[in-house]
Amino acid sequence: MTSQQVEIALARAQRVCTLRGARLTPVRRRVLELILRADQPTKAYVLLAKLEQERGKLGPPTIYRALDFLLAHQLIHKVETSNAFVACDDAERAHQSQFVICEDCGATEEIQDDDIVASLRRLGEMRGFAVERQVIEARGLCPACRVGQRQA
Amino acid sequence: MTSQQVEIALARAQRVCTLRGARLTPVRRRVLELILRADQPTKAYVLLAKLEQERGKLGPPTIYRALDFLLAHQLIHKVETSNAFVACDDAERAHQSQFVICEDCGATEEIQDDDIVASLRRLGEMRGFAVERQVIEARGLCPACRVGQRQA
DNA sequence: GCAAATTCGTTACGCTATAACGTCTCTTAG
DNA sequence: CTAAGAGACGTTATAGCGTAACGAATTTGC
Ligand SMILES: [Zn+2]
Ligand SMILES: [Zn+2]
Ligand SMILES: [Zn+2]
Ligand SMILES: [Zn+2]
Repeated sequence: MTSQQVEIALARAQRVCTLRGARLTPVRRRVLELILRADQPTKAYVLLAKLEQERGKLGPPTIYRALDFLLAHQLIHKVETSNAFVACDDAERAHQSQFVICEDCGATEEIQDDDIVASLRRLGEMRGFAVERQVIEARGLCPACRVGQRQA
Repeated sequence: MTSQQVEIALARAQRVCTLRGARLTPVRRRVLELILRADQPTKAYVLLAKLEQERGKLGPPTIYRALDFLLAHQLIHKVETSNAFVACDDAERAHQSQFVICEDCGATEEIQDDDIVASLRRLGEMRGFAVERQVIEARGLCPACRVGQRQA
């Protein structure tokens, strides 16, 4: 993601927050920027280390609070099977997302497929469950790493 | 699960292991039994504490190695969003499973739906990914807790 | 028996996440 | 303007999850 694109994404995040009466504070904004600039899902303690380089010693809560805020507003998602965080470019729209993750290089792509969401909801309802949140992640090899695998 | 049912499950696990040339050692067997007897997904450190009551101080690796073995043979599954382990009564058959989990009481049910597995695989393949492992979990409220929620 | 492989105990450590408390700032009603 | 309340943040401590590395003991295959 280019710096331009990052700026655009940050501006859009700012708009979303303002619209919702939420405050995109410096810490939150900076954490989002770090996630946006990373080309892969970012771990909480990596974010913490980077933020501490800039602001001196902090603690985990500082990061986790920022992450909780960004998650609540769908500005980021958590990849559960990686314990890592990725930016979402579709925060305006409430949505469930899925992920495909490369076991080899960590490349991660967000998917938004309404059919699979509906399917899982239906499976839950068939058992009497009221489904509120879904975690759907596929782990395997990305196109680039598949090639490497074949040659090795 | 009654003691009788636990014994039957353990006997079946023993058969599966023998058939595969794997050893269901005392530690592994006991860990499986603890998981079978629990009526809810069990956490690694809870298992560790119980095992240490019986055998004196051990360390996390003892439990995690047993869990890894049981996972490899599909005698148990890991519920990723709970960091907990549940027994599987269908170890003979290679299968992917999904889970519905109650946020309120922790009740967890295993689902085996081939269609949703195929769907997610297809979504991955459309992006060039070779999907090897899937995590599909739905969190919400179980039938019992839905009632409680409505009355509260 | 004996060598190789598997299993297990043990110590130590790293990563993930939250509890609890006090301070500071920002908003807003009076 | 100012006091009160809410929200955000810094700080310390701690709980929970998981693995690396090494050596001893056991089992297996020859
Ligand atoms: Zn998204
Ligand atoms: Zn890859
Ligand atoms: Zn199963
Ligand atoms: Zn429930």
